[in-house]
Amino acid sequence: MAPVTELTVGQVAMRSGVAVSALHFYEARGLIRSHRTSGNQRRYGRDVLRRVAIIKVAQEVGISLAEIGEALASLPEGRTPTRDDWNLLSTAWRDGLDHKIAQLKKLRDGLTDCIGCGCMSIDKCPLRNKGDRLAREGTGARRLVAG
Amino acid sequence: MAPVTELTVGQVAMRSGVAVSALHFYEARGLIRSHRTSGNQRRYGRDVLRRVAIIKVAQEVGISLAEIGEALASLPEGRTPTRDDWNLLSTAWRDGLDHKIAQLKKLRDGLTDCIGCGCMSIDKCPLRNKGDRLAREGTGARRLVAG
DNA sequence: CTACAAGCTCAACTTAACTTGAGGTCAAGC
DNA sequence: GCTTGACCTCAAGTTAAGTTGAGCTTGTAG
Repeated sequence: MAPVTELTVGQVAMRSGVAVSALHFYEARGLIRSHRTSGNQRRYGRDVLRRVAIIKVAQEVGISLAEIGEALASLPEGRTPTRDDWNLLSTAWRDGLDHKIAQLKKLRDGLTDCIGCGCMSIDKCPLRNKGDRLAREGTGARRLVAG
Repeated sequence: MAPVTELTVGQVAMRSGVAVSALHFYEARGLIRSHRTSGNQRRYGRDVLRRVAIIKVAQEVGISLAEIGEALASLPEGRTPTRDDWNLLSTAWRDGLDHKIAQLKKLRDGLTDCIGCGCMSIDKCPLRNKGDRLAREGTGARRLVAG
């Protein structure tokens, strides 16, 4: 085990905490890359751990894989993201997070008001008519809070 | 049109702002009820408007239909939810919202820290090891932030 | 009384993010 | 040298929350 540089899927899975199937999935989605051994098995560079970590953090923050993919696409391929790369991403995502927090607060405050009013008149309820609802466009399933 | 008490699906859809198909769906899920005319068409009592309004608010707050269903199940069937009923629900949901906001803040603050650190050591990153991640249990698809 | 809008049911499709399973290969221990 | 565990691919299943469409019935306005 001289070259510690290369990792198998199983190793990445163990170290990153995501399932092997998820890693396959991320790769199919273009979020991570690998090269193959002569026996067609995946081998990952160490940068994959950083990338997977970023993916997980972003997901917890409510960012979709599609968005994460776009962001990661802007990073240099096959290289461990640098401090600057990460700064760019995290700053952008932090802004999104701030926005989400603000929206949730608005909703919470609306609920607080409603607790007193009993919402006897639905048409006047601030929650029902705030005109600034969470993004819910498009067809099909929609994310719940993230958006 | 003497008895204004009964509403058709179309009317409920128009007044509530949700699609007819969604109303069918909610009914199949047990979130709302209707009785049928001799011609097998749905007729709704006025309480359905209140219920649908509650459903929509709850959804915007990030509560799943399943959870909403449980909450609504605790309300008296076929009656317009009273002020007290609403208070119970909105208070509980507001607490949930507070919790979510707190979690998001934690994440945001974690990100803020990372912006400085560049997350050069993933194992020490506060985001990667906070041991208090958003709920992500079970198999299959998972909600992103709501939980 | 006959269109035509509105309803009804039921099945299939949608998106996101994976998981599960089937069927086959590769590598390392005994 | 063969068995066992890790891999591989590809297809299909899962959940949430509905939407879309087909095929058929109702109800209402002219």
